[in-house]
Amino acid sequence: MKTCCDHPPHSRRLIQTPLVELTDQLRRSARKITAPRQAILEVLRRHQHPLTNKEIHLALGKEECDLATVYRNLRTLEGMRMVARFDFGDGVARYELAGAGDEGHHHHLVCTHCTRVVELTECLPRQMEQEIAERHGFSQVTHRLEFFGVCNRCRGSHTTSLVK
Amino acid sequence: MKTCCDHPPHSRRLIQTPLVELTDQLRRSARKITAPRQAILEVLRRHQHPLTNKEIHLALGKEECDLATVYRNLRTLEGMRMVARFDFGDGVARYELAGAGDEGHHHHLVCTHCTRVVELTECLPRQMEQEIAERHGFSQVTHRLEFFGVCNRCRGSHTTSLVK
DNA sequence: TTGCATGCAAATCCTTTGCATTCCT
DNA sequence: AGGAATGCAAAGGATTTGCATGCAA
Repeated sequence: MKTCCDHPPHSRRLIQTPLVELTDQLRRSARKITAPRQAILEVLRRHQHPLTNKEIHLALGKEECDLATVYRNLRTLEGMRMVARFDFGDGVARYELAGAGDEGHHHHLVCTHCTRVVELTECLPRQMEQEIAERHGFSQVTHRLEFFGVCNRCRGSHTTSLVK
Repeated sequence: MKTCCDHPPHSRRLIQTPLVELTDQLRRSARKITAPRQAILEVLRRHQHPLTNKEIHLALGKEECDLATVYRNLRTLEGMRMVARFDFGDGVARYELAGAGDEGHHHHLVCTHCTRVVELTECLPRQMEQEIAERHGFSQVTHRLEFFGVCNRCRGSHTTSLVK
């Protein structure tokens, strides 16, 4: 996977939750507000795009903490629903700050050539998930949906870096 | 991930392509028809459910070949579009025999507790993908969509084995 | 003070690869 | 024969974990 180059303007509005609000969530969950945690949340706030653990670790700069700490914290934050994990099929987890409740729920359109990511506002028809859940007797049904294709800049290129 | 227990009846009709037809596809692609390949295709034909490399390897039984060979072949078959890869978010690739053309395209409903998998016939509204592609100037757009929930048998249990 | 978090290093797990050998075509 | 496929072992890369130490509450 290449390094992230330039990011396109987002199609969905940014949720620029203030850092204090984020740390408050930690406090309410009886989690300690440590330097690595604040730094990681800052990074996620700055780049509202799916980032890998390694990318987050790199972006920490002089606030650097151990990579294992990044992994541990993203797991924790995921458990708290403060971040959402995305899977682009290349075997690497990516995270984004999650909006409160369902508000943050969204999907992506990923260029399989340059890995450019577009955030989408579209989602499944509301009743589809519910119908599927009922028909098969499942509860607490959610879904993961991502789109893959070739962006206009990459049209003509023939190699693929994502989804090997 | 637990071992696969009992599988529910499929919601979509099985594509029981005869083995000869599958090996013919290999022949047409100038691929050699080896014992491991036939055995792997046989396994996939028998279990039309997403299987991991390891599960396939196990299911080979006395037709056993090296695990690396399983990996290599599934990659090859994926490239030929003879199998489809699915990703349930637990960091392990799963494969299924693919129907010809788009005919095999489908999604899953996965129980996050027991990993039971239901094959779905539902798919995205046809025009949604096209609209998204056009709006963002992407071509060759495809999607990955999977549903996750808790099946009726597992209601009441509170541990989760999938999507840690 | 007290246990949650962190750093560091080692361990796991999935997947890929190098190389000599085997075997389809 | 000749190149593709396989077996075996080792390497890679992502992620997790054990343990002693540090630090927020």
